Amino acid sequence: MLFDNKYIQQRIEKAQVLKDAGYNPYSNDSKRNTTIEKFLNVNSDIVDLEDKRDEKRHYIVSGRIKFLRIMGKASFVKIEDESGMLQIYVARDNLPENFYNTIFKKNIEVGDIIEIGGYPFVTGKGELSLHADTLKILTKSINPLPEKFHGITDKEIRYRKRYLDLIMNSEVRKTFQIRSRVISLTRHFFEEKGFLEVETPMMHPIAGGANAKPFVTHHNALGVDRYLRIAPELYLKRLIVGGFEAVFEINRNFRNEGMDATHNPEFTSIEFYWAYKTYKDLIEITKEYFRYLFDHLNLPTLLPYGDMEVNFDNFQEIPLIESLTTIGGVPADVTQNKEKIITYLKEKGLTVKPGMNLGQLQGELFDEFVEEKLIDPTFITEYPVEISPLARRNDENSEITERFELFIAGREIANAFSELNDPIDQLSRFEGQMAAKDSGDDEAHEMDSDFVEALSYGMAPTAGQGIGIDRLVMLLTNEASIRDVILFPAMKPVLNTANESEEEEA
RNA sequence: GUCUUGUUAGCUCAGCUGGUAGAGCACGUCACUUUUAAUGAUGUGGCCGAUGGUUCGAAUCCAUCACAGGACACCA
Repeated sequence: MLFDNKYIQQRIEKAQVLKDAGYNPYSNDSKRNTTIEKFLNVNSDIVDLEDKRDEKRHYIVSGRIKFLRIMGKASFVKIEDESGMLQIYVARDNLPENFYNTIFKKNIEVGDIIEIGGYPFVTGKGELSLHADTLKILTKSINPLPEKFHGITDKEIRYRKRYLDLIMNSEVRKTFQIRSRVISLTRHFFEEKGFLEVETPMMHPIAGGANAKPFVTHHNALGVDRYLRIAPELYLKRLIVGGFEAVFEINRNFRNEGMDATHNPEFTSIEFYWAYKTYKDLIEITKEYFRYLFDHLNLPTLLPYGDMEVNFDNFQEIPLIESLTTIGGVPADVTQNKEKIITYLKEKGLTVKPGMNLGQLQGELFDEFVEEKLIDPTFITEYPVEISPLARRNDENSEITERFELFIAGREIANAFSELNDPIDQLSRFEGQMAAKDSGDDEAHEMDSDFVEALSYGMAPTAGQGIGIDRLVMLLTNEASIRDVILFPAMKPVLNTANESEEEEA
């Protein structure tokens, strides 16, 4: 049973006592007229007054009881609202006859949400507090809160019951406030640049725009399967074909793949597309974007992350092949030769999947020997065409694309390129991906002939970029796990025996 | 998917080479009108994640399963 715990029973009884005494334990008659933060700011002068109080001021605050110290005929209560924590001084003789002894002391406890009216004063220990003359229960909490000192540390409970995590760990609220700020600032940054925010489908007939396994769902009315989108890219580019010249979308993508510290099945990204620009312009706007974020978030450009220190004043730019040698330490003569790469990888004790082409092998070298060493922000440019099915070829060297990925703290943060707008080339790239799929690469890109048809009407030269918002927030908040920047991260359902028998009956 | 560590009271954790369950907080009762994780006294509280096995006897040993953390693999 949900409420058979004896502590819960006890508190349900207290709620009933309150009700019987005429105090609604779930009242919505709130008269709050200030927040705790405002109260503390407005009354910061009290400490300078002679008797350290001003009985002419009167405020009504509300919040959840976090600490309760009853000392006979007077008590100290710490309540918390979204803005902060405030100490309340509650004395028997300042409240209605019997209220303190029979109602407050017996039936109000830690976890309850109460409303208090009173005047500001500073205690002997120097803490600005509220001297209560009214006290009302707003919401009775019938489930006891976790321990007040250690709080809740069990990660499983913190993720499954995020509300408890938020109640107990105020720094968690801060993380998600920063996340909200980042998204808001991102939106403003691109709007100020003249980008139009758009919404494109979350359910796709063909899962395109990335190499990943999709989630499948079914649309009954049309009798067709749909794929939760793995990326919005192909729809945003259709909008460029249609004549929008700068668009962006901040939204969720879904990938049916493994979960770990940097992967959640649903994650948030911004993708933006900018006509008449190239990936070189994207490098510049990306630097500007980071400056904008750091300015508005008041972050130091030397930012700690784990045991690293990232210098956001030190953006580097290096072609992928060059990075293999200068950063990865792979001999230059190896990096351009398929057999030599395979031999090299095997020498290093790595298993090489058969049938990989040169570009894929170069990507492999990068993942193995370079990626984790890129601490300060680094644009890795000129990706092999084989692993860039949607990117424009370089005019001088058709084997590489006009593309970069941005790495920070050993992790990919952004992916960008001058878009491929040659419909014939796009068609043959898709065909190459189909061939890869046939030979066993189940994450090769799907053929999307509708998209090719869109390109055939002509898409202006365009540059486009995607930035992983979750990973960006991880960086800015120094969180090690993506689950700590997603309010409700994906978790396996817990099956208890009761649930199992229900399922059998159904 | 693999390896590894964990799962004991509402929460945070002890529990030795197997002998039948412990603390702190919380909660109940009592005292206390300036406390800061308030304090002092006292009491209640457990199918030791689930299922099987070994054993006279299992929280403890073994196996399987579930969930979680970490690492690796896969993956943008």
